[in-house]
Amino acid sequence: MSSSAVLPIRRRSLHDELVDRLRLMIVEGDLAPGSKIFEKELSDLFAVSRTPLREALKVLAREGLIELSPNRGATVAELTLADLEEAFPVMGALEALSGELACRSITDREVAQVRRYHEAMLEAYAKRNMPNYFKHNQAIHQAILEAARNPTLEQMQNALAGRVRRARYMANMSEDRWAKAVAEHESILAALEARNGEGLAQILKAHLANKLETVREHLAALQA
Amino acid sequence: MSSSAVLPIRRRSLHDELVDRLRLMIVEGDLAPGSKIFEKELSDLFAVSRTPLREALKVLAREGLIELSPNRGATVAELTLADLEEAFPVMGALEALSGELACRSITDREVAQVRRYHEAMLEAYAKRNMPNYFKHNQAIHQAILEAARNPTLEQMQNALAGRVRRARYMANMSEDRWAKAVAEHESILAALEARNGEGLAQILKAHLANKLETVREHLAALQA
DNA sequence: ATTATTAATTTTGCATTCAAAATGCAATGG
DNA sequence: CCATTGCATTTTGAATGCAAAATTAATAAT
Repeated sequence: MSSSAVLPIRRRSLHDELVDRLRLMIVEGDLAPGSKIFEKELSDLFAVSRTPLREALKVLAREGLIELSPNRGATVAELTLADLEEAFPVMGALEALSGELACRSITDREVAQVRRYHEAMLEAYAKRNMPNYFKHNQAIHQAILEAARNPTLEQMQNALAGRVRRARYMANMSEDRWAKAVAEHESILAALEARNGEGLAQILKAHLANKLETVREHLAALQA
Repeated sequence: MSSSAVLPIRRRSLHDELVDRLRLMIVEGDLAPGSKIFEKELSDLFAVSRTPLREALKVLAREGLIELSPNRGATVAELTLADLEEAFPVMGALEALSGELACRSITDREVAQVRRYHEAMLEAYAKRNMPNYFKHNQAIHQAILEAARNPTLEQMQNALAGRVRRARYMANMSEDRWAKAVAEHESILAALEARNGEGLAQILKAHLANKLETVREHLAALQA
């Protein structure tokens, strides 16, 4: 008997599965901001009834990814600059806290893993491979979050992550913003390796503020 | 025509109403931690069908107030010390941010209102009137939160507030903890009136950390 | 032609129903 | 007597059904 065969069978309710799938569709732009969601359309698409779909919509509404208005249904939330100006500072505060907590409890092994993500990210940067860059970037932030050993914090940050991540699909980084972000990541790694919680918190907060600036610049460029 | 008469008619879905009512029941301890929730029992109690009730349960599960396990139903989340040790730092980070942001945009009129809440709170303290003390205390924190002008932050903080508030119903303050909390509130008001964002953030973060200490002390006393 | 009004259709909100899974209990065997 | 198995009951998960509200289309009036 192989050991993996005795792992508990993972069973998910339809509603849970739908929450994840719909979130992905929204974050990746498959469901356009502002577009109306017809329950029947989606329940047909996923081949489920409206009941679990509606349960999922309630949850996504609380996450701010969709908006519900009584008797009039759901629309995919718009992602205005104003929304991002709200979300980024909150994300900054949460990331700062996870950095601070992570420095207290992260293991050497975990730090080493972060370093590997970091180097993979640098490689992607050298090749200007944006998707891979984002992938490793996200792995770093996720690793720090997990090292904070605070599931509540994790949950809150993940709830916001959707909104923040959507911005990536609307805003490309300029060359020098990108360079700056990479430089910031050098300090992030340094602070983490030095277990400098206060410092890491500060850097992460600033990092998020700069991300917001990137989005602002991009949107301004679109206007012009 | 009174101005309040023209306010938009608040139409709420059953599910929304249920979320609020159930949250209140949980926060105030009407639904005991760890107790199983039978859908039929509750839907009968509120005289609604299971459908909107189930929608509400999904939402409350995301807020961490109840736990769902597939095919096995919902239980009211336990409120262990470990849970509070997670929640309080997160709340601290969010409160710190709201303090920081509030100092940027709060009006003189709003500060004056906070001062009135503060004085009402002092009066309740003088009379050792705990319920009134909490009421005004909460009004202060809510006012600061609103002054931050960040609905996203408000939403996040309110999602956590349930968990934190539940602690109040399990932990009474010792006389000197109470005195200390009041003293901290003096600095909160001072920092707010001086529009010292950095300072207010720091005080609020410490304030939440001390609240956690109060809970710890209380639980330790119960053990002994 | 454009707006107002009314009827038809669609869509939502909720209740009901049905199947699948879990729980409790009695019977059986060790 | 206790543990295990099989069965009845309860409870959950999801589909279906139905009424109310909203939207769209069609008609009438200015």
